[in-house]
Amino acid sequence: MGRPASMRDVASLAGVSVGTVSNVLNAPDRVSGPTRERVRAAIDQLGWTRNESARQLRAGQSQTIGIVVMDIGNPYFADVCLGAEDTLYAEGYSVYIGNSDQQEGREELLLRHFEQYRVRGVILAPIGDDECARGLRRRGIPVVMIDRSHDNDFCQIGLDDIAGGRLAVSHLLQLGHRRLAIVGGPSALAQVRDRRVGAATALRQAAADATLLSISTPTLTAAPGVAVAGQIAAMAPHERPTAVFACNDLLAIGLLQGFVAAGLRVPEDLALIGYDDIAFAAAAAVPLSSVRQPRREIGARAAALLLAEMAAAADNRPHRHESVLLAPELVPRQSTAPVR
Amino acid sequence: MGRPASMRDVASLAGVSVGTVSNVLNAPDRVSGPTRERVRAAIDQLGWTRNESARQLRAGQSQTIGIVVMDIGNPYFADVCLGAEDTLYAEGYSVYIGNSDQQEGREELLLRHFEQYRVRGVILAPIGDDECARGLRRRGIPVVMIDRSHDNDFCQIGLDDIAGGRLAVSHLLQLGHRRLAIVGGPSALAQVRDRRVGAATALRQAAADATLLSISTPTLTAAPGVAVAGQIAAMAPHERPTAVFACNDLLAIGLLQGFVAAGLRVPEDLALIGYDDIAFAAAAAVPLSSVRQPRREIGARAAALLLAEMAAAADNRPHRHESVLLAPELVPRQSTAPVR
DNA sequence: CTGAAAGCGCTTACAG
DNA sequence: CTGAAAGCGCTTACAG
Repeated sequence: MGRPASMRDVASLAGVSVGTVSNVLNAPDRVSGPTRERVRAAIDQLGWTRNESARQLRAGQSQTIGIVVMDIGNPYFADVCLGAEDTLYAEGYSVYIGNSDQQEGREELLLRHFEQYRVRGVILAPIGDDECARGLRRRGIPVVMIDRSHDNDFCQIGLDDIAGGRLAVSHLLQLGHRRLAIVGGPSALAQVRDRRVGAATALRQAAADATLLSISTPTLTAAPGVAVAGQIAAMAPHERPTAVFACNDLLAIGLLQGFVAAGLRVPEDLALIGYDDIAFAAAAAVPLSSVRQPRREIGARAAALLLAEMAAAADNRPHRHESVLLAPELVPRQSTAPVR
Repeated sequence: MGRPASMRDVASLAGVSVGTVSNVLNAPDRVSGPTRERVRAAIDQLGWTRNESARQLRAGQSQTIGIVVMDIGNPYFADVCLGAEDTLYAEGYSVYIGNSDQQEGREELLLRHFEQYRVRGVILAPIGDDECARGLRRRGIPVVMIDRSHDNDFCQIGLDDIAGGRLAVSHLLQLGHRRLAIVGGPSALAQVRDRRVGAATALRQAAADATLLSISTPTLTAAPGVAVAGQIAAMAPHERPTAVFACNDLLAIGLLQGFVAAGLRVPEDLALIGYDDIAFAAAAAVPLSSVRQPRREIGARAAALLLAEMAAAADNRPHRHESVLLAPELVPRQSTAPVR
């Protein structure tokens, strides 16, 4: 084992100087064919791998991007990372993914590490406040934010949740439903607020005769959905909504469970639509209609924004932060299928 | 912006030498109180962050571990990473996560990058063959494998799938079922083979009068489950199994969907148990019994194995590769609840 | 307790 | 086309 082979080892084995070895790697056409071959053979023989720390130190900058997400176990963020990686690899960057696991301390730690490694830029789906991110940028490292509603101090990318809410409710209205309900919370979440706004807008624009019952839940998870379903099932049939929009799929799945338990059929007695289009929506007991987020594209666009900001910084050009909102997409399935 | 502040900038601002600045960071008690304070103030004022490349280059080694998983979007691997990170952070290491996304080329690329950054060790949930991993180790970087069934050339950690299969089937037998079925595939997957072996063992040991119908599927996903459920539902009631063990939860969820569609009730007409205990198992239309893998612990143990191998290498002690098999755990829910 | 100096493994002008 | 030399930002003995 010992220490790994260095460029000097390669050079002396090939009988050339280290400068020539470096040229074989970085400017191969400055080196004659035979020399090149000898150097390559020496590299293979020693199993030499470039020391990226030394290269970076000398070159003054890295070819690395850091991504910090708040929950890598959420397929949403996993796909966002994949989309970003595709774009960044294609441009010759390495990508480091850090998982803050929804802990502010960890987000800070990761950002600090990234800075110590002199990453060229950072993509951040933040959990904490902006302070660390501002610090990074002040010290010359561009940061692009994901799902950070409204904040024109950073480039950012997210999904248009107002449009998404509108999409879901328009779908229900088009199917002929007039007594609707929207279920979701907490309203501290910008996503929830925006989806509600979109739902209300659709109602106002499309159907003066329709009503929208609003029910709040403490979290966007399955458990409160079950409880709310019980409440809805207990309503008198002629008052009960005929269609329910859940602010995310987990909640919708809880509702589905609750309706089945209460003896209500979906979609015969009640139509149900969720949000996110998680993989499980299609595999639910009744395949769930949903609103899809273009997750990989979010990652790809985040990468593009970062690349643009990095390029501007490199050329010392001024840069204007940009906010991109992507359009959601309706995915109708059996849970809102027209009956008969 | 410009280039980031260097230690020399700090030193001249504080009126000391760079060596003293370094000592403030690495051996603070060799520096007098007032000097220490002056240096710290200068660091804060300049917003200086250590250049990790330079530190590594000089120190000769990094404090970094690389993890490569085959699918970071799978909550299983996300949790494994979290478990490993907890252990590694506690020991003062930074952790880089790479996602090979089930592409061999990407696995290779990530491993190469990690080597260039001179990580101290690697944890790998492999998709491809061993070759890259062997290369890394040959060049002095220890590698621990995850879920790599049987291969004593590496330290490795996984779950005892034979015990898991036994656990699932014993549970069904204890509930009084005598006509069982096991559904899963492809048998190229070691996990599937082992779970089948465990199931057969449980049957042989516990119940001479029980039968086990074996049905193979092309993948461990929901779609083939739906189809198999149709086949099972089509059997004559006195021949049909009364309990089904699906080799993973996605498959079980497909089966559940298929049974409901065919008019069979779970657990009244058929008991059903899956494997993995994904978050969704608890939220399925009928909450699904399953076999739980201690995912975070798998990560933590992988980290521990790696730390041990690294320590041995550092002290030039010999090292024996170790294979750890963790015990799975039964999670009974409604889908196998006794009826009346 | 503090400073001056060597050197980690590379890249990059600059000579020849 | 090739080599000798400087230097990136640190750490680490070694003097004083």
